[in-house]
Amino acid sequence: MGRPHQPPIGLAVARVARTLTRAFEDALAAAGGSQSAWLVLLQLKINPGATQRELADALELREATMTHHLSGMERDGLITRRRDPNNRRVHQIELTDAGEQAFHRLRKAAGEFDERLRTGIAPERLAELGDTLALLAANVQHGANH
Amino acid sequence: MGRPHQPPIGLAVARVARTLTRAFEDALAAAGGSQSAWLVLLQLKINPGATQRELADALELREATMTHHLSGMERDGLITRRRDPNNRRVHQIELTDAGEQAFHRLRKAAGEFDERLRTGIAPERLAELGDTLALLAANVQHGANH
DNA sequence: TATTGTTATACTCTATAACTATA
DNA sequence: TATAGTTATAGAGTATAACAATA
Repeated sequence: MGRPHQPPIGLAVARVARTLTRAFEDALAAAGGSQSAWLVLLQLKINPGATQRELADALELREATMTHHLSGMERDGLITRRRDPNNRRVHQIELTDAGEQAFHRLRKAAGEFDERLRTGIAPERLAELGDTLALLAANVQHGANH
Repeated sequence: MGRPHQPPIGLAVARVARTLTRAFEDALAAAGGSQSAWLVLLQLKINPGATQRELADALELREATMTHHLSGMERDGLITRRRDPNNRRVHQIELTDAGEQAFHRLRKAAGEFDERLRTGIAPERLAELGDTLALLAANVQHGANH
């Protein structure tokens, strides 16, 4: 004890992340959306045929949590769900026109947000940030209590 | 459009932060606490005479939210609240013995967590991470919608 | 009137457990 | 039995609005 210590790095990451997340949520709300809707829509674009379980895994959520979000988005008219005729346990998820429009609006808002975020920071520095964050994540996952 | 774009930096920060936050919450839970309790206890140690408003500001929360957390901690026997005789609107918050013990347990857990996080990452790199995160936070705060 | 804090209420995100339908 | 998803329920965290007490 008594060693001189740098300030907790986890605290710094968490604090900045909170600031960023809130601002991002505001930006998406201004575009008529939310972070959860944006992440789900993006994931559906990346992996159009995904099952709900796959979506949940991609977003690191439980299936029940995914159901919750998708039900909300269905209620809001962004997506439709219908049974896969080949395997009726599976739901096929599709974007409605409103969902497509929302996706484009949110993509624009997310892009502008990121643009704002990067302002005045050298690209190499941002690249190194990404690498360092990956190292932190790896350190956490190694030591994880299973 | 069509410009080659680096992956969204906000997404990367948010994703890693979520991983970190969850692991940190687990670590604190294993020490019999929670992140909110830890942050409040730490803040009380840093600024012992703080009013609830000051605590709320320091943690970027609303007063009502602070009341909520403090009531929980009082219920759990970590703190006591009593009126300041000089200004009876203000509550003086003090750690109980159990609160002191919790603080030390959580400080230890938090320290070990941070140790794990830093493993294998050069100190200069971590320092630069902190700086870059500060730049990101500044960029967000400038552009904030007031 | 302004300040400090509480209460009542509600919303979002997340989770677990028990369930249905399907394979 | 195993898989895909839903429903019911709950808890944590946060917020706003209305309020009480105090200055």
